[in-house]
Parts: sequence; structure tokens; C-alpha cells
Amino acid sequence: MTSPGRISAEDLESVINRGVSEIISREEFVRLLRSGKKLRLKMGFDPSRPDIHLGHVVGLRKLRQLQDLGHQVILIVGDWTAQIGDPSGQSATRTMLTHEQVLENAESYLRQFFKVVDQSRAEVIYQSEWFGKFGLADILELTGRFTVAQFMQRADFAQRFADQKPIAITELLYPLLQAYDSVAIEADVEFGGTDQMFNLLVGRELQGMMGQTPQQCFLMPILVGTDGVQKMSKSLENYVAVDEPPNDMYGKLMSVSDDQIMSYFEYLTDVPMEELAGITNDLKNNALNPMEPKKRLAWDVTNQFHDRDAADAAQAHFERVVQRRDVPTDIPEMSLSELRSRGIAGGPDGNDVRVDDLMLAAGLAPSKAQVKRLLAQGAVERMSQSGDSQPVSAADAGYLLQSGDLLRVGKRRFVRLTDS
RNA sequence: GGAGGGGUGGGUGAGUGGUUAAAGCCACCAGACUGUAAAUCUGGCGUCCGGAAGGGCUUCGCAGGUUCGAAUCCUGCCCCCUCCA
Repeated sequence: MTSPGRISAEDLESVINRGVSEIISREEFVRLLRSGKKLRLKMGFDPSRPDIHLGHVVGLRKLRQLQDLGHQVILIVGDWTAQIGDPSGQSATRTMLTHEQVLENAESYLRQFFKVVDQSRAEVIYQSEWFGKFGLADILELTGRFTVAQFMQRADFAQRFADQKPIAITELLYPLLQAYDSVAIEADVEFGGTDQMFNLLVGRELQGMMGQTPQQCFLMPILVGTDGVQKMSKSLENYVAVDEPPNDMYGKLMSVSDDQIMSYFEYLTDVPMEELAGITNDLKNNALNPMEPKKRLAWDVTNQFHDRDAADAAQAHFERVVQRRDVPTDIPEMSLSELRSRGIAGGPDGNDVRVDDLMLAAGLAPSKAQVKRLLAQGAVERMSQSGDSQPVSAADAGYLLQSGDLLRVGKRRFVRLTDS
């Protein structure tokens, strides 16, 4: 582990340029890095949304990188701000979380967080530690330092105000609480996405007002989601979760738009920048099939969150099932006896299962109507034990499956009917 | 206190008495193609029965009502928002 202050030129270059959108102020931050001080790196999160996806990982990797240079991460659990909700969208006030929910969400968040960040060089602090004893006098003092005009500088507030859209008063409080966190922990640097700029700057300002050295604001770029257009976000369904099983993680990464491959490489891997420049160039000259670097990307990220074996297996699975359209090695199974006990098996000897029933039971379709659509679209295929396969048409959804039969729905969903 | 706008399918958002299971877009699913679960194109997309044709049922904030017929009209209720004061 490097001790603070002895930062090499390459490390510095990487810290301040790779996966960075903006640093305020860059000069001051560099000076701090070189000062030898063990920096207190602040990162906050709201326990109302405990899921971490690759968009968040961009920042977590940055924290990790700085930890490896000898600095300290302070993670703030926003158990108070979570109740307000960051005023990013039109979402109104959120419902209060119970104490148990907060703890539960926090626990889940931390488990994911520490997949990237080194737990041994991090502290976790709850906001309630200081806000728990905050009184009206404190609130008045805090709010009294700022004006509405200042807050109207924040783009989304200004926009909503102009559009005559509602802005809750508590929403105005959000940046203030977050800012006060910086004071409470005496942060040297705060991290956030570019959309967090205003909040981070308020923290900087407040610290100055209260006699502390203002924190530096480290803004990370927003990762584009797998749709290739909008930012990665859970609600937009274009995300890859940190908790994703290997096959899904690999697969989702393979569905990233071609033009986002390079930004993913830059933000989410350690592949050297020179090498990335080469790939970019090859792609531009059509000397390289985008699928190739994308597979490398998918492997790399899967490896980070699982391990080599899992990444290898996920890649093999992808090549087998998606590229070659072959049958995967591990197929979910439904046992005949279970189906029988549920009254789903039938036929002359009670050993046959209807295609539609099996699909429903195996969760391959949410309703019979959907099963029919799939059948009509020619998406269902039956393979017998002997290996031959035949499409299943809507007409033969009746009893025709027997133990050992394999059903393929679409390109990559399978279920095998087993004995016993 | 006054005036006005609004609550529609996973999301957005049309629709103001029947041809509306409800436009368009997004998401999603399937097929084709392919260089990948990219891109593109085509189709589908409440649910139940039926091989199909077709037929039920449920859906437009909630509860009633008018009507042959309502997401659309009326009454009451709940909720949200804006402006003026």
C-alpha cells in the first residue's frame, strides 16, 4: 500500500483524468494529493435505493483507487435525506422509512459497496449521528445561510420553477443536509456524479462558512445504460446490477451499444488507456469486429464481480447459447412428480405434460395468453431425449411432453422435464 | 379565501357517448437478418376458454347514477398541481 504523498506521475494522471468528468478545483485537489495528508473521501448514499449498478461503480472504482493510494473513505448513510428524496425528478416527498428498513437497505448496500471499495480503509457513518439531535434552532441557522436565488441556480430547480412544476420545500433542504454532512465529517473531497454538482458545491460553500477548509468536488461521468441512450438507471431498466449472476452480467454487457464500448472500458476496467486508444482506432477502421472487444469487456467486468472461472463460464455460456444457439449446459428442471402433485400432468398414463402448462409452471411465460403468442410466433421448440427437435405449433400445445423432453422458448430460455 | 388544471394500460401520453382492450412513443417479448442479447426490419404486447373461428371476463382515481351503450355525461368522495390573495 502506498502511503499518501508519494503519488507517482502515472497514478496522478490516472486519478485525475480517467473516468473523471470534473474536479473542483483540480489544482487544489492535486495539491492535496501531493501533500501527504491522508484524505477523507466522502461518499453518500440514500438507503431508499439499496441497489448498486455499474453506473455507481464508476465512482466506487475511483474511491478504491484513492484508497490504494492511502486515503480513507467515509461512507455516509443518508437515513435522513432518504426521506426527502433527491429532487432529481418530479418525484414528490417519499414515504418515511422505518428504522428497520433503513438498516436492511443499508446492509444490502454495504455488501455491494464493498465489492469494489476496501472495507478495511472505510468508515460507515449514519447521518442520524448528527441530525438525530438537530433542533429547530439548528435548522434555522443552517437554512438562514442560503437564499432561494442560490438554489434557483440549480438547473433542475430552475427548470421546474420555470415550468411551474412543484418544488417541495423539503427538496430544497436536501442539498443543505447533504452539505452539512461534509461539515460533520470534515470531508476533504466529496464524490458524486455530474448531476450532483450543485449539492457538492453547497457542501463546499457551507464548510467555508463554518470555518473549515472547503472540500474538493469530484464529479464522475454518467454511464450510459445498456440501451445506449439514457443514463444507466434502475427505473429505466437499462442497468447492470453489481449483484447480477455471471451469465446475466456477461450477457447484459454484450447488449451494450457498440458506441458505448469504449466508455465502459475506460470507466469500468483497468485496461491501459494506450491500449484503449488502439482498440478505438481499430474499431474506427473496421479492423475489428465490435463483438471482440465487447466480449473482453464483458469478461473483464464479470471477473471483477465474480471470478475468473465464473467469467470463463459466462463467456462459454454466451458463445454456446447466444452465438451458436446451442443448448446450455445447465438447464432448469421441472420434475414430473411435482407437476403431477400440482395436477398439471395428465394424459393416458398421467405422465404427459402440456406444453403451455409447463411453460407457465416453469415461469417461461406469465400467462396462457402469452404462451399462445409465443407459440404463434414460432418461438417454442421441443427437443426429445434422442436429440431431435421440432417446433411446437399452437395446435399441439396439448399433452405431448414426456420425461426427458427439453423445451426451448425463444433463443435462450429452457426447461427440462425430469422424472421422479 | 378565490380561480383554474389534472388523476388513463409497466412508463410517457392521446382520447371527451358507440367503429376503443383504448392512438403514438418508450420499455418488454418473438421472428428475420447479423458482426453480439449491438444496429436495422417485421410482428406481438389485459386476461380466460377454444385447434381455430369465435366467445367470456376485467381495465381508464373511488362509489353511485343517466343511457340501448360511458374512459368519455351527471352526483358525491379521495388525491395531486398551478395561479391570484
